[in-house]
Amino acid sequence: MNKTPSLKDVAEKANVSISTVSRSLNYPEKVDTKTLGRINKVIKELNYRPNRVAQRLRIKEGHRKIIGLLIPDIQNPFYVDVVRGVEDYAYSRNYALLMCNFAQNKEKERMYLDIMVSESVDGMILAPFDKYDQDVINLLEKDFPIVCVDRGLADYQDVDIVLVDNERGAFEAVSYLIEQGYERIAYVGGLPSIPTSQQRKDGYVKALQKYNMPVDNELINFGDSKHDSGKVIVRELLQLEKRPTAFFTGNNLITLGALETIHAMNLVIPGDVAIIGFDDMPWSISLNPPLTAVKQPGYEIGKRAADLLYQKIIEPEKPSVKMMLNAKLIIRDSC
Amino acid sequence: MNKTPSLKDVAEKANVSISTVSRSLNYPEKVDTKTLGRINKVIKELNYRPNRVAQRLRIKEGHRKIIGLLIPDIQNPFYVDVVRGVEDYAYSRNYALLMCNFAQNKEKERMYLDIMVSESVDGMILAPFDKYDQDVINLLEKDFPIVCVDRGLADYQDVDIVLVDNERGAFEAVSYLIEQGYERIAYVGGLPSIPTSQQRKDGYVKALQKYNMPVDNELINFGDSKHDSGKVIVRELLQLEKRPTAFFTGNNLITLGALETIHAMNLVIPGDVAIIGFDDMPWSISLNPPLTAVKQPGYEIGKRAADLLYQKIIEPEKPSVKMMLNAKLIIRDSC
DNA sequence: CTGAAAGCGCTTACAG
DNA sequence: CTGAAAGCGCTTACAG
Repeated sequence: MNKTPSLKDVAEKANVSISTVSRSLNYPEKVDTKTLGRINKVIKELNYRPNRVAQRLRIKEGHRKIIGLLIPDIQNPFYVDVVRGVEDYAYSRNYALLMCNFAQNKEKERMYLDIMVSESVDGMILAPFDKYDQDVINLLEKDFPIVCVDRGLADYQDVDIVLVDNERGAFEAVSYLIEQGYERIAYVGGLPSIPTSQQRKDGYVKALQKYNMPVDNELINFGDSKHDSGKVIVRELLQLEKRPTAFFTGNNLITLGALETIHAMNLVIPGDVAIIGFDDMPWSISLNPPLTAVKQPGYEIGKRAADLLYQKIIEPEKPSVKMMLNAKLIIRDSC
Repeated sequence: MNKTPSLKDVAEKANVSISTVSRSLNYPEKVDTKTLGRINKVIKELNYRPNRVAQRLRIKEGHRKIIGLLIPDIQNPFYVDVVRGVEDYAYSRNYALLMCNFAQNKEKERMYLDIMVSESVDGMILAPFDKYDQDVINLLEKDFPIVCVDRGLADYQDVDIVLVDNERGAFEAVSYLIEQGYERIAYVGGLPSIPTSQQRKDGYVKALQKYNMPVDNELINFGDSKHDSGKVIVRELLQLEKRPTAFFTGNNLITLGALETIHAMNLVIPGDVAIIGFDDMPWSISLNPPLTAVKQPGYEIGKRAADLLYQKIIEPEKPSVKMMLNAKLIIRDSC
């Protein structure tokens, strides 16, 4: 491969020292106009681009203009929205973005966390593996700039965080089901170790309690936050003697798995069984039937989180802030 | 922020030179067992991790164990599958992955291409912006290791590439529609500058020709590969005097947009109008009705591309290979 | 088996 | 306004 030109190449061709070339890039006002012109011409000719690796090694933390993003499941459209929010913000501020998908795998999360640190990012945005995520806490304790999204940490409060009011969103969804007259409502949640799975369950329980309805543990289920577990759990529930008449599904992929099972069993929605999904999808309206869902502001979460991280980077002593965004019930035809 | 320990810190604490510490990491067999033990203990105590930035600056190309991935639209589930294939391969070979979404934006693509190069990746996998993508060709001409996926380059053949047989996939889909008795079949493609949009059109045309059916230019449309353009174009087509009785939609997001319009107009699928989508989605089966679709092997494409890149990196003189994978028609209930 | 030294491509005080 | 020099954290010939 041809070698990319370096500062030295530019300096030689422009007959100045590398210091001056570097200055012309970083502090052009400190360089003589004529010299500057000559240097810029050479830069253009050679198509010189600074080597970011060398820059990063030299520049001190907080000025490297690169941040990391660690997401738990790139197959979940919710996180794709978050990614887009972070991307747009980073792009607007001229930050590079190092993005990794740890696929809700602790090993991978640890590896990527190490990589981010050793790539010397200025900070990172992530959804912790679970609420005890010790690897994230360790970083936080070293004052590494981190913003959490979607999920909080149980015993560590001094962290910037952007959450959705999951409990309230769930409460509204289940209340709506109850008001429609459904009585046996099942909750199908994601991994029990993930805070959002619990919060959505809490909202579910509170809604039942508010309407003085029994809380039946048989109807409260947790899976692994993926498509397949939605399929399997819903099938089991539908084989129960007293089967549920409505489902409240705890994430996008579970919802899709649930729909697959319901359709495979030739049940009609909402005639035979109703469903509300936590989290809306761009194609919810094209599902059979159009899905009633709780919509999380994923893009907004990404933008806000990126902004918080930016603030934290430029002002490390800034007190941490918690932000809670609302989810919104979108009524369509699935109940 | 607390400083992360460096080689020097380990060396001092273990009472050896930094050379020896470095060697203990890279060539442990060249280090005395006792010394090695001492060093490893200190490494553990300090939780030392090599600084990847410094490593990359020093190590020569092809040995840096980091590759780049540039995707055109992270909202399209097809590319998410490709991402997963690349990720899994990279993880298995212990490569880090620098991933960027250029959102089919030429400016962003150029910026990320620059970043990848200046981040000194060993090579990259990308779907070119269009078939004339000069920025990619420039890199290729400098022998930068690149593998193209999904889209080829018109005038530059010496490149590794993993494609899907789009023409054949489209041909089969449209033939199937014709065999079902549909006569006015519309094609709704993505951006006309993208090779796949054209290839899918070619397959569409060939199928019509094979069955001696007229090719009506009014029925051949291109949009911008996004959800909205599917919505808009299908609406226009359905307002035609002689409206189409079937749609062949040229990508995932267009399909979803088309469904949205069809449902909004209260038309029944396949009674009033039929549809086949190019590219299947995990939730196609849960759509209304379950969608007949041409399935591309996205995950497989990602894996193969990563493997080709790996080969190219370890053996730069390797002749380039083109790979063509088949798409598969999955028949459900939308026609 | 081990260490001193050079160097990867930059940035930035410092001196002039 | 400009250049020589130090140094970021590593790796790797080279000498011993």
